[in-house]
Amino acid sequence: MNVENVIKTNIKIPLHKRTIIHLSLIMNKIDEQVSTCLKPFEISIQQYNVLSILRGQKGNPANLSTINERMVSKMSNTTRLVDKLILKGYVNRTVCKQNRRKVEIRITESGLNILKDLDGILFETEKKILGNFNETELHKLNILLNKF
Amino acid sequence: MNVENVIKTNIKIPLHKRTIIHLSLIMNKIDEQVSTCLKPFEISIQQYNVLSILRGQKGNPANLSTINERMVSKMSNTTRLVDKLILKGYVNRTVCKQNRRKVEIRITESGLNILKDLDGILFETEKKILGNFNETELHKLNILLNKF
DNA sequence: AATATACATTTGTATATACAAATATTGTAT
DNA sequence: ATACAATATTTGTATATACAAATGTATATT
Repeated sequence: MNVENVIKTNIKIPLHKRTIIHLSLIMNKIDEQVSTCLKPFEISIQQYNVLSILRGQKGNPANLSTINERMVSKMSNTTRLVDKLILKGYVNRTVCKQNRRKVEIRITESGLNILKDLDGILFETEKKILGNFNETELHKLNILLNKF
Repeated sequence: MNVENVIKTNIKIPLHKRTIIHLSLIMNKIDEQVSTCLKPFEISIQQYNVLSILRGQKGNPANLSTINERMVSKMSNTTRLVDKLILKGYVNRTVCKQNRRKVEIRITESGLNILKDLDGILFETEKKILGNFNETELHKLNILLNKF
């Protein structure tokens, strides 16, 4: 992908700015590909992220603040995100008995099932997104990204 | 930045998925920093992008579809984005005489002025965002990013 | 010229997100 | 025990975005 071609400019962009635009373009492309593969399941990237976090709890419930702090994109309305997952039957929510301010959110069987379906599809999508990278290049990229 | 620490997991993430999460976390961080520095000017990243595109026209007007195809994040409502810039007096819009379906959008003096103010501030922000990279690393990063 | 098709933009509407204020519960200090 | 602050979540509201349908204009076909 060539930055100048994508945004159709022949102006010379300074390297710092160019790098940031580059990252932005790549991220848009990635988001689009991931969304497209989630679309048939009528689930958003954020919802998928919440389900994954809950699966990672291995049976233990998570409360809202825990989910929020583990999310890749922290969004200021995890309540409503969870609402939607409840409507779909993928999670359930109960008040925490030890501390009634808190809430306990668990993934359901149905939630685990859809995640299982998504695992393979997302694996393929991720592989495709990074299709031009070999193992060494991926490692190099990750090392560079650590510098941020 | 360490992916596992940020999303607070001790589960081993496959390299492909990890790279994508990594990029996502970095992009969120960048967006936040850029938004913060634009905030005092009450201008969004997208609005800044449109103004930059118009400045790049060097006096020539741009129509909506041109702006849309040059935007870093193509969003499906450039009309309303331009509406907001008109309200702020940074651009103006006239009907194209040669083809009355089209619209001619130009940046105003006031728009050029705010861009001038933003140039320096954004330059510094971009420098800060990439503060841990030297020239060589930046080039390496850009070459790797080209692979997407 | 009348009709259909393509094009450029706008508008309507549903959903998503950001941010602040409100609510409910718990912990702490007096 | 009462009052006050801290915590966790929910709700309200404004703005942003995505997507489809509508509008107005130009071009092509018959």
